[in-house]
Amino acid sequence: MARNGFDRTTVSQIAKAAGVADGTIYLYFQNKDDLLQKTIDDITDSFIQEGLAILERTASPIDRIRKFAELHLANLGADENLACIFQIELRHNMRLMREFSQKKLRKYFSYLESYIRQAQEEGYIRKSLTPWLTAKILFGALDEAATNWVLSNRDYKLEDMAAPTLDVLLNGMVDRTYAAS
Amino acid sequence: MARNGFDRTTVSQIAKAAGVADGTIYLYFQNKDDLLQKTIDDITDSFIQEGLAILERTASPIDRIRKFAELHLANLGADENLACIFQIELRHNMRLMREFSQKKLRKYFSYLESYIRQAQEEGYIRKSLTPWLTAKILFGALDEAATNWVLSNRDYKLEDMAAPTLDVLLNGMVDRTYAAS
Amino acid sequence: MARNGFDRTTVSQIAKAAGVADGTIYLYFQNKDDLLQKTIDDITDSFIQEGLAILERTASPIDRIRKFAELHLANLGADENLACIFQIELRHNMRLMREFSQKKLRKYFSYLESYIRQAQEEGYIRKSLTPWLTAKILFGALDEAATNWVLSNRDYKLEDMAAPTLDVLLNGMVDRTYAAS
Amino acid sequence: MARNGFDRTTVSQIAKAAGVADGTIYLYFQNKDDLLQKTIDDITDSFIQEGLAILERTASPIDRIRKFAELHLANLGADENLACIFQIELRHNMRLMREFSQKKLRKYFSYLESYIRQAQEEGYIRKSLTPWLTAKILFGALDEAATNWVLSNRDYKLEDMAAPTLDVLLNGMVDRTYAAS
DNA sequence: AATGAATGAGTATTCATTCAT
DNA sequence: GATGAATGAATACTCATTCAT
Repeated sequence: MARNGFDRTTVSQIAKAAGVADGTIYLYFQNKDDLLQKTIDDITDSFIQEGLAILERTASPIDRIRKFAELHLANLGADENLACIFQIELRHNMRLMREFSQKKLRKYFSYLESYIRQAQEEGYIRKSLTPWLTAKILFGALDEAATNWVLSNRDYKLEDMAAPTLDVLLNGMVDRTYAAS
Repeated sequence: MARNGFDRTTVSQIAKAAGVADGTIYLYFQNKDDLLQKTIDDITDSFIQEGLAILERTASPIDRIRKFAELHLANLGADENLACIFQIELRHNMRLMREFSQKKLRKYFSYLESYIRQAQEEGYIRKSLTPWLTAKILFGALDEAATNWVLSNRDYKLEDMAAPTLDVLLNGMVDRTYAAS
Repeated sequence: MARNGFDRTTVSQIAKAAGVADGTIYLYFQNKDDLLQKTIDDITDSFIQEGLAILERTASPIDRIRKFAELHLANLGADENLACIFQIELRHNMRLMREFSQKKLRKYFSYLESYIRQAQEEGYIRKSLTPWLTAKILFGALDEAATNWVLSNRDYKLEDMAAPTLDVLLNGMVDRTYAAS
Repeated sequence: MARNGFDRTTVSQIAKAAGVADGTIYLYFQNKDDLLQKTIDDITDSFIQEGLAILERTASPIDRIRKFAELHLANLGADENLACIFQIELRHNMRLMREFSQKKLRKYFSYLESYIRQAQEEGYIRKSLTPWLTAKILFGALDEAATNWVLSNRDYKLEDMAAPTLDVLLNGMVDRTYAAS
């Protein structure tokens, strides 16, 4: 389905893939859009749940941020169809995207934001940065990495992009050696 | 059109908005998809052209990067419909996105990449960073800012996001005062 | 439908005439052309089947030829809409006509040809005649009679044309009395 | 044009083939149908005119009938596109066909009918035959030959079908040797 | 609960025709 | 007379959704 896009996939195809009749879909979902939304919501929930379990065992705030990035890319990189839905389909349906942004994504997001805040409090991260904005920027960089991967021929592991991305974001682009001199 | 999405906009609506008959559309575009593609291409071309004129007058590589980010956000922020097309519609049509990525976007992108490389050569930016990857990250951060703006109620100026975004990316998130101690 | 021609009849009209919704048509036929083709094929099949049952009970080869002609004209003459489809619509769609000629019509035709051959073997018909060509000529004469009827105001029975047509074809136009003298 | 059928040929294509602009067509023809009708009429007129010149020089009524058949098939066989229009296109448009049948074709036809009548008067052809009906039958046989040729791969000369067709029609199918015994 | 046949609203595209130049 | 850009009516086909079984 992800291959052709949600719009270009018929309810019949989804039903057949699920091994049920067309009408059965409507016993569990209000309509086609609801099917996409609930599916995305479910997956996101399990991502968050599984992610939290791991992140809670990570002590250092900086490591949590690193781990968050790795998990995010690993989850998406594990299933290209899924990645396609999240990176491409989700943002097409603006209504869906808005709702998702305001519910699940916000929750997902708030964890990243809190890690940044904690890292600030513990002195690892500059206090001049707005946690929310910084989280957005980090998220955007990861998002771009994921979208690039989906649009590419996927001959590399998506999660391998986590480390270099965090290097730039944590340490910045500026050359301090030069700047110091 | 941007409000409802390209798919949900009929050719008749577009024709009426353009003040021509339905059939006239097909004198200038092969089909509905071609209409979207050519429109996006044209706009991107003019963005690049206008952008280059300004960037060429900017001496410092770091300033060029700053200016690039500002121009990118200013262009998109100037017309919310346009921003919607670029941030939402474009990436829905995967074929279109791929083509766009491989033609116009690559060109647009290569400028940013070259500015980073120049900044590296002149010592402003760490030589350990891959210009291509760094450009991707910067672009991703800007992209996220733009998408957020489109999905928001747009009660702030998009280009105002350029400065704080560049602060994080250029200087990094890490607190050096603390790190130094 | 036959009145206005197949092309000038919309699928909606056909659906309404059949008492079903437009989309229902496409559950049973691939497209509009397929509808015409399958309809023609079905009718031809039943013509052949019913015809054979009668012809098998006819002993004399000459009588079989007569009966064949009568049945052909009687079938077409029984339903002017049907006749219209066969005489007019069928031969418009060249692809359809070719396919029909090479499948159903060939079968239909081969029976007539075999009757002529049998009649030759039993001495009723001149051995110098090519069965295939003679069948074509007979068929052409019947075809013209049918087409004429369709284009006329149909104030006579089409099958009444069978006898005089066969008189000319079997006995020839030449006046033997005169020729003999 | 004959290849794809008249309906599937656009006025633009016809205009281009004629080396004029689309609109120019409408200076000489009322509409697309009128174009087909006038073209067919013109060609038929020249056929009749040229045919008459030849037939008038043919003394024997039987030979005239033979010549008529030869000319008919030779004319159609000379240009497969033309044959296609006459055998396929013409009878699709029922209105056109009716008009043609009642004007040009009737005239064309009346000549054949008159030759048969003359042949009857001079004793060559059985007086029991209706000239009109006999002409129809002869015409039908020729028509079938032409249609077959159009639908075939045309690897034989159409006019070669004239002689065997006339043999059947003039002398009949019945074996007189046998019948006499 | 499950089915899947039937529905019918919705739309991109074509092309004969017009008419200002 | 000639042009050809612009027109807009007309239609096959799809597919989300329903509901009788």
